[in-house]
Amino acid sequence: MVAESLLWSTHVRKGEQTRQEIIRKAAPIFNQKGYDGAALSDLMKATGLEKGGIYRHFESKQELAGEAFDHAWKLAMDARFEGTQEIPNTVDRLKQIVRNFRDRRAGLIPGGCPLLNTAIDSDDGNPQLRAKARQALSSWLDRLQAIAEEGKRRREVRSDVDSAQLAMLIVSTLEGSFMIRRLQKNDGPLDLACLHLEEYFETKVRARQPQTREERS
Amino acid sequence: MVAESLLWSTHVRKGEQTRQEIIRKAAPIFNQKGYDGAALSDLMKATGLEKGGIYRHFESKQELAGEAFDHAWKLAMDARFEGTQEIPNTVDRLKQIVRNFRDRRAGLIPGGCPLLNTAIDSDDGNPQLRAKARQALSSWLDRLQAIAEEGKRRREVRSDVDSAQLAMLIVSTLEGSFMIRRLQKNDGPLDLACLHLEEYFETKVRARQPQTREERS
DNA sequence: GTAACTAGAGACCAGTCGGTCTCATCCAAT
DNA sequence: ATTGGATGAGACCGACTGGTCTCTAGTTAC
Repeated sequence: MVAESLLWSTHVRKGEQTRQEIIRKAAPIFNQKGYDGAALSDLMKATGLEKGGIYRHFESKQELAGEAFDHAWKLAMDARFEGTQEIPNTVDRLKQIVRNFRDRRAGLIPGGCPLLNTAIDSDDGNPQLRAKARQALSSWLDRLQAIAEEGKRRREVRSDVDSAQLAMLIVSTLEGSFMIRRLQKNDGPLDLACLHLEEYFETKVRARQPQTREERS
Repeated sequence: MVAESLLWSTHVRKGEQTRQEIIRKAAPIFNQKGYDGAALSDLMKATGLEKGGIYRHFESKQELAGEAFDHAWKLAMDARFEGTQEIPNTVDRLKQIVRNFRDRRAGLIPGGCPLLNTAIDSDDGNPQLRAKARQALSSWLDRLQAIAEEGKRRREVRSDVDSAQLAMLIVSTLEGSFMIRRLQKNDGPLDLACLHLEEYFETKVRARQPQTREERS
């Protein structure tokens, strides 16, 4: 924790460090228990601070929950796109993202996908959190869609594929199976969804290669 | 409400009617706000009863929530399988179930799919509700799987289809898109998921007819 | 070293939570 | 018509909620 601050060269307010640490410690609580379920007493226990210590850094529980969500979502997105930028073929890149979703769950905030949790949790009331969830979904869809678009430009993805729809299909399939995985405590559904998506990519998304000349199956 | 009791011929305890009405009125509250979010004061307002009037019929809030979930789930299942039993071809039956999921949302308990809500809501603690959600998921999967099995026996479904996996794929695709639909307040994702599943049924599930002799594509 | 300021502890608050209990009333069988 | 049990109102309870405020202790700049 000190190591970080060294990068920032001089003069990081002590309070800012504390603030970040509160966010880090609070994120799993919110993700596991939901906004209402995460009591201030839980956050106090997790952070080791008293109420006053927390409220010095945040106007309200809502503000803290918002920051915690952002933090959790950033980690999730990083894990899902980790090591995909350098994959040249766009379809392979999409496949790797799907695999990351399945495999790279270490280091994530405990409690499952923050988007799924927050979407359901903020369904009634809590418009701030809801807005954050919507924005998170959009950003995820946008990144996937951009890859698909790039693939179409590069002729790696069939021209009849709708990028926005493809992105939506990926996200909803993954999130749905993730929900069931959590209910069943069993990785089967998620594996299945991944296989299904991969098969879909190969049969309906990937363009038959307009190869130089050799090897047409 | 009186009409029901007439069917039961004589002697339905008045209290039992009240109990059922409490469940009916409470179900949307729990489904929309979640277990913790549904305060007793909300339930009192919805039912028009005071606290004592409610607690006479239920041991605890948990018991009431359980009954409310069962009620909501029964309505959801009825709607999803409505008018499908009489469809002769099993693949067509599955397609209709998917369409029902998309279209027959009138008459359902407000607040979205009870399974989705309860699965997330009961993720931390609340083992009773969680057990109910798991059981609901199982029963749904079982019904779908049974249809697929029947299809295989009748040679309407390809022999290489795994019924359990097919059921899982249907449920996770639908639930995932349902979650996103709720976040975006937009039916696009759900329509897309349905189209995707229908296409999947036709290309990977439905057996090419071993027709009498004519018409092989 | 000291002054100015930041950080945190923790008492305190009003409001709400789920739940209990008593007692009046209503209904149904006789 | 009466009586005994079923029903529901609502006062009451302790625990806990998110949030405020004051006051001490620690940090930082000079």
